[in-house]
Amino acid sequence: MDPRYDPKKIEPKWQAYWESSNLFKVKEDPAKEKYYLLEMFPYPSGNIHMGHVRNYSIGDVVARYKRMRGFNVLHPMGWDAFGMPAENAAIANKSHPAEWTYQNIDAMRAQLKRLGFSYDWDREIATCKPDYYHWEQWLFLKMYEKAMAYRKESFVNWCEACQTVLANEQVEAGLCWRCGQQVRQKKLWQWFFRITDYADDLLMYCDKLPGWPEKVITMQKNWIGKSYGAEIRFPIEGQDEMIPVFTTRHDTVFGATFMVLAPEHPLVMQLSQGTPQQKEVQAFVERISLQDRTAKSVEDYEKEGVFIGRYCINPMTGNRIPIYTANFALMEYGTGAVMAVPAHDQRDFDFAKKYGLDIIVVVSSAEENLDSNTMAEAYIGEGFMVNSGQFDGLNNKEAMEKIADHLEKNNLGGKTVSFRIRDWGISRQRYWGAPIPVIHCESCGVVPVPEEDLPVILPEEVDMLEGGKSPLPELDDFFRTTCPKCGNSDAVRETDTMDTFVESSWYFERYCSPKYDGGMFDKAAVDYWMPVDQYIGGVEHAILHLLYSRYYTRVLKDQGLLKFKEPFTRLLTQGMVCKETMSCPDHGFLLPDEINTENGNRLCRKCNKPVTLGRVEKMSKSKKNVVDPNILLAKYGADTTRFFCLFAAPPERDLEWSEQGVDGGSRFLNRVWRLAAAVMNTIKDVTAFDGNPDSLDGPARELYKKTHQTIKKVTADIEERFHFNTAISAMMELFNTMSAIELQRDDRNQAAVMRFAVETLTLLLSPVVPHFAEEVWEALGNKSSILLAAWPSYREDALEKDELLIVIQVNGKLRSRFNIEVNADDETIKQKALADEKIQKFIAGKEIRKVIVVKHKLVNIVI
RNA sequence: GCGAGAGUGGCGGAACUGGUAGACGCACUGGACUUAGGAUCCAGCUCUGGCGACAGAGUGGGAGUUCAAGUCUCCCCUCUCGCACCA
Repeated sequence: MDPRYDPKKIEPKWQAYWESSNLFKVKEDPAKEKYYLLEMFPYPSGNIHMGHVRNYSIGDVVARYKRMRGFNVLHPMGWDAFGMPAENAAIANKSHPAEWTYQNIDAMRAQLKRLGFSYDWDREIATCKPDYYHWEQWLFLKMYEKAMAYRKESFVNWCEACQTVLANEQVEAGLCWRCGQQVRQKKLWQWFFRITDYADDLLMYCDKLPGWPEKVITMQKNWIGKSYGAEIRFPIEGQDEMIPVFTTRHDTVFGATFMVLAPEHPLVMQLSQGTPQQKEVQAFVERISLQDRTAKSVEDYEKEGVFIGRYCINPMTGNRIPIYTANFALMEYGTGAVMAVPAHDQRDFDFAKKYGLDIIVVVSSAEENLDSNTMAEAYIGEGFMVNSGQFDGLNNKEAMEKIADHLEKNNLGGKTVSFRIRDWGISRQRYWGAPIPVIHCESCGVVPVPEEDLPVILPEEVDMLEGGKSPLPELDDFFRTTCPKCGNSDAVRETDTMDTFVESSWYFERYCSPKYDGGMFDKAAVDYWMPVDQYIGGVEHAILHLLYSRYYTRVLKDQGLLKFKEPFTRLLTQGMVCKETMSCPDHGFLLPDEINTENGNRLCRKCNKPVTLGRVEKMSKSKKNVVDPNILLAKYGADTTRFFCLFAAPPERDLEWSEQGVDGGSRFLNRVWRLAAAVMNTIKDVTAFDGNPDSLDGPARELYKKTHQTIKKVTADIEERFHFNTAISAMMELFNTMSAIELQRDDRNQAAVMRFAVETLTLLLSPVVPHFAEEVWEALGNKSSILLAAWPSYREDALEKDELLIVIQVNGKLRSRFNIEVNADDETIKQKALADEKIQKFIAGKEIRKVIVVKHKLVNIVI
């Protein structure tokens, strides 16, 4: 064994071996228990970043560990290859998105291989290939048949810079999530998936996902946003029409003194027509449509509205109440109309005060006397009913039930539920995506592409247009076609492409049979592998990707293709990789090599001004606090890089990057290596000790027990909670015990125990630092890969301690401690504690009121 | 505002169902080996007082339950994340 640890030499060696030996290739094997471990596949942006390294290092440990535990482990990797950045890059470099994408895939695949991850590369997929999206288009047709996919004209978030529609989820604080430009509203014909059909089911199953983090479940529940309330219909004065509203406070309906419609509500223009208010309303609606909806915080977003010139009737009181349109009413929620009860809703209260509208108290508080003239804010608490006709005096909770009944009986409305979630808009006015397989015909309308004509291939011979506008409508070969129904040659193809979240909603099923050409996937393979046992990825996908995948899985199940509803049994959301930022007052954020260090002071290389150390934040290019994995790989190698990612923090928590921490990891591996090299000659031809510890004594006995204790600890840390940081700590402790032993050449037991310890430590380390472990394993004389070795098991009889350490407290304070043999009884321990010299000092002359003995742990003397 | 989570040495982080607070690592300090060391090895390392044995304080702050609280209960403060006019 080489006395020096040289990752540059051993890492390529084992990577080549793994590749040629096909050890990571798996197939369905009913005799073995399967384990499907999946990490979120990356977007091929050009380079692997530290977030990927962390994500995939965590996954690789689990995959390798489960493999050693005898599972048939599916551990695939692929590329989420459609999407806008490819187009933007192609426009910038005057190339093609496909070219850019495939180059990036090649580069990133090489990086992943360089990190030594145990993927079955035969299953690699790229979602931009026709053999992948072919089946997505096929499912689209099935969804269209069932009206699960449909088209409607709707307001969409439009990003002028990207020339595309964004899903609500892709708008962050009013800005485009990709480019940061302001988003505005535009009306377009769009394709949608009817996810709202499954809103209840998706919500209900949130409570049937015990392997998911509570946080993600909560976020999904909030996103679905089910609320219980009532619909109430308000007749419009002088017309037959009614305005339905959704409310969760139908107990307050008697206090509804005005009506508010969303500015986009069709009745706004319709009703104001011909009234003196018409012009003002029109101007208001136009102004609001340009207003940036979400950029500002709620507090400084002023509530404003206008009277639309018409009234409706409060169905309970018969009162005539004015109809307003206001910027705080949302067309997308409920019915787009709100019954305003200023006495019991803060928003309505503010609005009423501003426009001088009536305030009527209908729920009276038990504690304070509410007066509509003097109240300073809305009363939203519980109470008893007043000013509410036959419901007066009732508790408002009861009134809620009774009023709902009343509404139902009189055909004025009734109980209902409302969801926040809206249908999934999948249309993108972009080129680099999977074409939506329909044709528009003058006479037949929307005609689905016949199944046998699939896939509708995205033409790759195109010139990208400046600004990101899709070239598809200008591409006659693609665009112009004949109608499959009537043969009309004036038909045109749909040029919208699908949201890339559609591709990522089923890629995990495709991995089960990635080359299958008879459908989306081979049913037998999916039945064997799915669902995913453990999914690992970033929290940023807590809602969108995960919710869409859950939905899509339900669609596939209803299509008869799957037997289950939930694709991911367990989910781990790993924390972000963070690092402190550094900046110069003149030159902004700085990279480490833009800084000079002079006797401890950091100075900007450009202007020599002192550098400010900023807070620890998520690594990002714009803040220049990134670490390039390639540099780490070159300097330390893959094993050290992986090691640090796992050791620095538990996976669910943010990881703070520390160059010194990486050094520490590297040092530890070097120490283990040197120890192994130093003892190798002595232990090489020895058989590892594996008997009862009673035949051992001294340091050998201690080491033997420590080794078994470590196996137990490491196994539990990985198995139960993926806490690799504490698992590694335990391995370090074992190492410290090992290195404290001075090996005697002639002590055969000692050599056998050392052999056992070295073997065990190597096995325990192998999922974390696989190249390192393979090399040591080979040096130990093993002929086959450590991948084929079994995970070590511990013996109960080797876990027991030889002596117990008993601590003595006086009044709960630690005062002394002593060792005693394991089978000492409580009374003996108690007597020994009382007799303790130090304890005597504390208890002398005092009355002992109580002595508590905690078995094998402590004695507390109460005086 | 609502919801979730977290506050432990100089730092990252340990501590099972209440039972030795600070495992393990980093940084730092001293020493050894050395032409040299940013390599390696040994020792120390929560704070305060003391040469010392030792004593006192200590897990964001304040109360409480208990023989015993980082851990349980209540109140408060701070931070992070998510949602944010959802009727």
